[in-house]
Amino acid sequence: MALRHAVLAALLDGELSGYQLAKAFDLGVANFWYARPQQLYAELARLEKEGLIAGREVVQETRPNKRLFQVTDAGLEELQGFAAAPTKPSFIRDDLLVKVQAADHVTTTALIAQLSERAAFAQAKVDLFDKLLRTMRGDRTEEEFLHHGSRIGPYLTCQRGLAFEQGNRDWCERTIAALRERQRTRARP
Amino acid sequence: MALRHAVLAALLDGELSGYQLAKAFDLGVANFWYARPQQLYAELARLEKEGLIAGREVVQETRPNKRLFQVTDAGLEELQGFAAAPTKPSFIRDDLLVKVQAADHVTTTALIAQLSERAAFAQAKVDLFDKLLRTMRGDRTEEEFLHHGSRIGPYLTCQRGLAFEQGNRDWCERTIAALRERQRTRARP
DNA sequence: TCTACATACTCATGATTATGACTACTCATA
DNA sequence: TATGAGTAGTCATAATCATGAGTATGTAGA
Repeated sequence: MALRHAVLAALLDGELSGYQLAKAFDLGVANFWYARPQQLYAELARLEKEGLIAGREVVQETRPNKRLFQVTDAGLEELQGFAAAPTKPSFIRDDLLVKVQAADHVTTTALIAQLSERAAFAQAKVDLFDKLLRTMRGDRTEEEFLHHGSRIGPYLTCQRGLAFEQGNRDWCERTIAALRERQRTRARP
Repeated sequence: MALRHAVLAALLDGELSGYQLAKAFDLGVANFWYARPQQLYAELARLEKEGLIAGREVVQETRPNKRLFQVTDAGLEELQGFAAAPTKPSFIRDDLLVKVQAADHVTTTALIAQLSERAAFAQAKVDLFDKLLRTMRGDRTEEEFLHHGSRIGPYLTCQRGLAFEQGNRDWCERTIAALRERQRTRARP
């Protein structure tokens, strides 16, 4: 049950509606977790019933009303407990890696296409995260921000996301190069 | 349904028993996927029933008999189809990131302990992957191996695993430093 | 000799995630 | 004046993953 904690952590930055939260989690902009809108609405309902978050209705005229949620004291305690409990290790789980693992027994042309698609996707996220980091630290240097800024949590997780996507991009590119080279040299034996 | 393809991809390197496969997947040595033994036995049974793998009994004297599995032609076709189909993007999903996201609202001492545990774990995997890569390429250089070696799939995925764990380790260390620094300067205001 | 650990699995059940389909209103654009 | 896209959600169900417990044998170390 880590989604609930991811939601709590996301709400620490201020009140959000289910829809806003869903967008962040769905696009993966929330670079520390990923979830579908339906999961989030369900989780928000559960969290509210348990008193870990509190919602308030905001009436809107031009568009549907929405509910903004914020973390309660009980919610903070829950997060505290979660943070203190031992963390289980996380593993990669990626379809693309499975495909590359099988690269020697499978058509590589389609695989290369998918790798370059992934590389482009990763690059887009690199750009996004880079922008986000700059926005968060404003005109301060990174060191200054990390020492004196309030709310460095999102900054730190964003750094991990950045490095992860850089790693993705670089690996995709090097893998493409390796597969292409073999295609070339093995085309006419 | 990607576990089935991960199993097929793992069996490309040669016949394996459920137990051997389970060890690889459970320890996460299979750095392109992760699964528990029970999942694997269930998946192996399903794959065999569908004719994608074939098992043969090996009688042993000093220990329980085992069944070795290998991919059939139908299994290869299945893998081929999987590799050609579009890949959905993969996202990070890590409890530790959730905790760091909440770092500003939560006790950092326990968090730092977990970060250094994770850093050590990541370092151990870095060492392991490094060793695996050297074993795979033997006395050839990386370039030579990637050009002329048979079975480069496992090598490529292992490279991704290595970079991922290096990233983990580095991020953990820098995050620890940042949190420690704040603890120090904020201890006595 | 007792204990723990390694090999080699199976069964059952619960928790979590993923997916598709639906409602309802507004705004911009072709 | 359709058409599509954005806001703001809900419902139901299928697929997948995780967990605990249990079976049976052999080998090495305290």
